[in-house]
Amino acid sequence: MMANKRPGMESGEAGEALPLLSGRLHHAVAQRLATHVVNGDYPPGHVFPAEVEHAELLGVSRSVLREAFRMLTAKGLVSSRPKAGTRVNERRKWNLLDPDVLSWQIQCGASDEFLRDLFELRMVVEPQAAEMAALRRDERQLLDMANALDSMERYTLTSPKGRAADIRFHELLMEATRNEMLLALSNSISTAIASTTAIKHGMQDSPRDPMPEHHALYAQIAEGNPAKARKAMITLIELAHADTQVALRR
Amino acid sequence: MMANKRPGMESGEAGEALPLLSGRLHHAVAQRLATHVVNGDYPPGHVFPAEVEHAELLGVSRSVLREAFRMLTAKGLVSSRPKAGTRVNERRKWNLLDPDVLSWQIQCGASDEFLRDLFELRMVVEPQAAEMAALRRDERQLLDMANALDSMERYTLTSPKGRAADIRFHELLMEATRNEMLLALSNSISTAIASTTAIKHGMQDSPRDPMPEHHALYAQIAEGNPAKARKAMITLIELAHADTQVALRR
DNA sequence: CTTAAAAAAATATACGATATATAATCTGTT
DNA sequence: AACAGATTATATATCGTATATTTTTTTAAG
Repeated sequence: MMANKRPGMESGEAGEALPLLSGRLHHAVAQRLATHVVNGDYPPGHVFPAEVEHAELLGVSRSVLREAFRMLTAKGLVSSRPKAGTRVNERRKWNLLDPDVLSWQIQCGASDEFLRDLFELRMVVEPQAAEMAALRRDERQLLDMANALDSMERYTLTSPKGRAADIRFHELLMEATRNEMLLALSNSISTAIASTTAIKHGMQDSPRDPMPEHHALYAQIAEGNPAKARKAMITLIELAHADTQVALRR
Repeated sequence: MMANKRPGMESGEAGEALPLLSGRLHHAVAQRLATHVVNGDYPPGHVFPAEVEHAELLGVSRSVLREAFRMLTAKGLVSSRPKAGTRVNERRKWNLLDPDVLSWQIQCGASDEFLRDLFELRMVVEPQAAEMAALRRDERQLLDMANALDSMERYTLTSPKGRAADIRFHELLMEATRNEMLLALSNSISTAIASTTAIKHGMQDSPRDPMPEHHALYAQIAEGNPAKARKAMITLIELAHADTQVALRR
């Protein structure tokens, strides 16, 4: 249950804490660094200490640190060149739609602008997607959506099962658009949304039951009328936006 | 100009080729592997050889190979666990909107489905974005867009300058939406589009001049009337789609 | 004094050997 | 047959060292 032994190194002498998961140290380091980056602790332009010093500052080997930085590089958060060092990129270089980047931003306390942008993007993409899904879904997908609807009827969004069904429905809907990229985009977003609602219902279990009004809208989306599905989705997103805002103003 | 010297290793004895860029071997390896993944040479479920063997198969050190796999992992293309090895994920796990993944897919010969999905996504996002940009752009952005328009008037899409102005205009437009995520999404797409048109105009320099009709549409988009901008963008995307299709059928 | 070339320094990048952790598989016992 | 322990294959992690690249500084020429 302890962190990886480092041969020839007395355990935990340098780094402050960093207990985390054992067999995936690089992942933990990457997440830790990424958090500070999206958080603004390391603003764009910030230069990290030289590899050697930085590694012993964090109490990990250089290899691990390098692998962690590879992840951040892959997501556009940092870039590095010899002599110049490794530095934080400007926000315009970040892969803001990467699922990890999205969830890191939410974990670090989503700003108002972030939420506004996110829901605006939803409003651009998802009504149209709902329309396409209504036109293209097949029998099996219709059946699966009906099942998810049933689950949502039985549980509320405050329960894990209810939330799972919610996510499942979304996933089915995007799958029914038969567009891989739309699916990828919407999955990124809904993962982020799921974290948001998880925070919402986890931190404070909301007193009111959010399901009844939602359920009717979901049913309209599943029905098969493109125009109706579009309108229902718009209403649904508006509700979700309002919900999230009051939740974060708690 | 030669590849990194490997101390105590006679140069280039194992790996077939892999000359590539010198100080960024891991990047080259990642790209090489990614190409085979998106290409389908390594289909979802494919298990890579054990780290040690794989490394000497490619003629690189294990560290480099590990860093390369970190990049692919960060982009959702592969995942790895002890004993089970490193394997290719299902497509639904891939970050299809990652700029690199997009460009890799195009490099590996974009399939019909890919192009269809991509232009469908454009059609969902960009008309709406054009509308938002028309409402929100400020004076400086208007000026910059006018400049880009001038450049486009002077050059054609077949010239590098013309293409640069084209990309610049797109970027300005998305910046004017004042939505970071919309910007990120559209930049990913337009990077991919740029590669496509680069292929198109690089492989065969198209005989006809594509600019005149495009230019009028760009002007309408820049004008400031939301509804007009939306309609012009729709027409523009339709033109681009048709263009790309005939180009790839050459 | 300015400019260009050369040297130096700082830093990322790369290699190899070795040790540990993890999870699947095999094996023996109940 | 089912469960517990040993085995094994694999990823993960560390250390020491060597090379490449680029920025900075120095030096020399004009």
